[in-house]
Amino acid sequence: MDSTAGRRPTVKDVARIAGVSQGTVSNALSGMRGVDPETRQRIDQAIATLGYIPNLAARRMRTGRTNTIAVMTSMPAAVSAGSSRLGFLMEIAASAAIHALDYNSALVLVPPVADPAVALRHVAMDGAIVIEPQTDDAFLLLLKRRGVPVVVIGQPASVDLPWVDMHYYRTAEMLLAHLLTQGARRIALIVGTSSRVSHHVTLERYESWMLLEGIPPCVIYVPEADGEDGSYRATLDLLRSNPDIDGIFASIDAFASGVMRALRDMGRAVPSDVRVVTRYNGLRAREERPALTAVDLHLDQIAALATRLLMDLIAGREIERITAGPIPSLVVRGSS
Amino acid sequence: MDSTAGRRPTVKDVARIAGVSQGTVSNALSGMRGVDPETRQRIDQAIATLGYIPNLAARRMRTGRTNTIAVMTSMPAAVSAGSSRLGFLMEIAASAAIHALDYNSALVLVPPVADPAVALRHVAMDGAIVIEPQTDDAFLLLLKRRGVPVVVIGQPASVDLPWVDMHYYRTAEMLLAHLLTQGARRIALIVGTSSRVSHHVTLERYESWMLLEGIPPCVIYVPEADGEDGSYRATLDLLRSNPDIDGIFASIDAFASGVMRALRDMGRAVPSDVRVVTRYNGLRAREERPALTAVDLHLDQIAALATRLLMDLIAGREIERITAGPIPSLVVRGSS
DNA sequence: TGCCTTGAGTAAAACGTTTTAATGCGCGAC
DNA sequence: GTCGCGCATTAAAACGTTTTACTCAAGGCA
Repeated sequence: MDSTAGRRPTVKDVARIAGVSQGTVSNALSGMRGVDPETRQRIDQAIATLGYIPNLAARRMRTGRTNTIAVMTSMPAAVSAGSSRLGFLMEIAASAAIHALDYNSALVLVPPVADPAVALRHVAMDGAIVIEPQTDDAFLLLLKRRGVPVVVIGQPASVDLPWVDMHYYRTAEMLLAHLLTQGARRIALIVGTSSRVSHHVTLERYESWMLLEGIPPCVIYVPEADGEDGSYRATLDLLRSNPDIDGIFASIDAFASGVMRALRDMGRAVPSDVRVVTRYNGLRAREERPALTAVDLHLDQIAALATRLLMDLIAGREIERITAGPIPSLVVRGSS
Repeated sequence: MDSTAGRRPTVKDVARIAGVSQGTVSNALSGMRGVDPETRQRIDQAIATLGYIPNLAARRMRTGRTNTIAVMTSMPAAVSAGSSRLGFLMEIAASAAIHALDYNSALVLVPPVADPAVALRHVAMDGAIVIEPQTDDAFLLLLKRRGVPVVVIGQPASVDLPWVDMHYYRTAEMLLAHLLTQGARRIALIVGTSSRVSHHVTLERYESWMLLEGIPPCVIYVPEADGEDGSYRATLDLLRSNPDIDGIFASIDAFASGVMRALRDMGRAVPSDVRVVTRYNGLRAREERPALTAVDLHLDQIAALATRLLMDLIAGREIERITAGPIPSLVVRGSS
């Protein structure tokens, strides 16, 4: 009668077969302490014959480490998931998952849902990457309460956390410069209502530049949660009240989709009547006809950077509070 | 002197403050057994004052449940991740992550890397969704060894596992019918070399139909790992040896990108000289110029279905071995 | 009244690992 | 010869939950 019948083999079984103690097996497994080569071989042998697989839950409970990081954003699904549910979040997640492997970690994908507490209830993690948090971001508050190390992609508004700079200012500048170069004179900015640094910086750069150019600024605020439709309606209103608009800067790609639809419905040609640019070079920017001029933020590199920083933070190494991400590059397309 | 100083509060602390035993706190938390309303309130009170957060690792160790599912595919990154790293895998992952929440579960994203054993080393899961496995799929073998419940998206080749039917046959039929309707007569099929049911079925339908139409079949095999470049070279060869080709069915979107590049380089116009279609309606299909006719596989619905099935399986409920996914729909674009 | 059931509660065991403190042993230095 | 040291090893503790087996009191029923 095999005493391991039915059960999955444990360290205890391995120890018994190899004729050593549990502790020695553990040492052989982790390599933390010296084990005699001959002993180690016996242990490896036992592991192979038993088909032993470590119980990760027990290991995690004992060590307190989960070898897991999480990626999340409080951007509402209407804009962060968007058409085909792909976008910003997923692009970063894909890259982070690959790079997390280099640090023996798995990545859990926290979907953008209404209640962050629900989303995090069953997520155990050593650290988290939070994308473009808003002021008093629910995810950041929860993570802080739990004491989870965090690296932010984009600039956090209120809290003091390490972050990867996505060059909001420069991005806005590139897009505005491009619109002006292409001949746009009456440029409108469509921006989300939530309090995010990306919005503030974009808005600030827009307003200061318009002032400089002597162009009356025209800013439209749309709640992120209203997504494409909200932007559609706002653009219709905009064009009725300001028919001379000849350039539109949509700060979120879902908004850009609404803008394009509104322009089509109003019979405005793009780019001849109105030039349109947006920030995130995602599915929507590419699929739109004409395709949208946008900015390649190099999210894969940003995610790789954020992952590395987070791992350093978790390991207790000192990291800079601000890390510059790759310089974004303009992708000029038919819409401008 | 507070005895909870430094430590994070545990069930023991909560029990002490509330004046009950650990077991009662656990019962109140899980709702598994009756707890007097008045007692429950005292416990809730204690939890609030202490800021108690359950230790998930301990819970998992005790219950054996991780409240986590994983999504993975053995498709090489060259084709599964593709341009911008988005695509098939991520589209399914995004949807599965959201639906997993309905079952109090988190989703871990297992990236497509060379060594599946490495990718899974630190992943604890109650079940897994495996996308389009190949014959003797490394992920499936590992999962089987671990005894992890699995639901397959697409048809598994060798093993007997529950799966969600993506209608390979019908998909191939739709694309072929479309090419023929559009006037293509010499149709070539570009397919991966790995042994996957999707390839076999597509190939089978292609050959039988070509036989029926009296068209000599022309199949090109490209290793998935060679991705777009491999397809590019294969297409150049194809067009040199078979200059009368007027239709190309690329079974993988990365291959379609290579096809389009080759056609451009050879000076063939799309769609007038050659019509091109592909299967997965991802970023590549949409970004290509002209955009590619493709098939909307409704991956979000498929992922939702697979998630539900997996949860049923984990819960020990009986599930069908085969579940029909949504019927794919043709998305006609400029390339045909 | 006596017996059985039910419901709330408790003390202790159990989950499988890593870590700690202790042990024994061989070996070089004194 | 003995002391001290380093090294491999061990037995037992510890991690924080859930579950088990048990107690006790209250209440229904014959």
